[in-house]
Amino acid sequence: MRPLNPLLHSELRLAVMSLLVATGEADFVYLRRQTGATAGNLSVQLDKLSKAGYIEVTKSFVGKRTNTSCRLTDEGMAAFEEYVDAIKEYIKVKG
Amino acid sequence: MRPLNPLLHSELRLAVMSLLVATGEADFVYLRRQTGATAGNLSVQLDKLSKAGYIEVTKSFVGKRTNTSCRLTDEGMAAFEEYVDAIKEYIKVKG
DNA sequence: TTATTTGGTTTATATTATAAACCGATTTAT
DNA sequence: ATAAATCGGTTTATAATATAAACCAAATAA
Repeated sequence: MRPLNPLLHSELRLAVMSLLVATGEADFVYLRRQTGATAGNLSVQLDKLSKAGYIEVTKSFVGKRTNTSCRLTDEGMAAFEEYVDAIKEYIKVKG
Repeated sequence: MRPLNPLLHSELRLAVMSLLVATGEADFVYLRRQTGATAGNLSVQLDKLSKAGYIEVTKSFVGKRTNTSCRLTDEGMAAFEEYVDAIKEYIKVKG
């Protein structure tokens, strides 16, 4: 049984990646609402994904307010796909 | 997004459950070999699954040696199935 | 003006996973 | 027979992780 990438085998980080796979890009507030996570937790986990190179975080202004936007990188997409393949083995879903 | 049962969202425990779903019953040594886990880690995780009622652990003798056998319970099977359904949502596999 | 809310980050705490150390019994080697 | 190695585990210490609480600066509402 292949190991499960520990960076992705985390409920919140996996949820974020899943959302980003669907949308390509999403901002902090959207991710917070969809996941129901606390801001602190989300902030920490986005940082980890960012440091791993799985997402790219861009800070800007939207009107007068700061906006934190996250984009899935190619590396992130590849890691996600690999994780999906690996966990299928555990849950017995065919390739 | 549904929460992922934290008892099953653990690489080693999920591997054990996966093996037990396939075999119905398996002993400590077999689980250790298939998962590659250390004995200590496996022992701890089996205990958690057992306390949750997901598996039933039976100790006996096989020849002169002690043998620890694990059987999946109905509750364990149901929990596993629920976990599988939930994580499919994250990895975008159809029900 | 002074709350209150928004959009976050930092830091402290609780949980978890994991391996190291250990144990009694058994087998093997001398 | 006895010492050494192996087997089948358990207990316990440690490292890593997840999570929320506390905090902050800027914007908006009262």
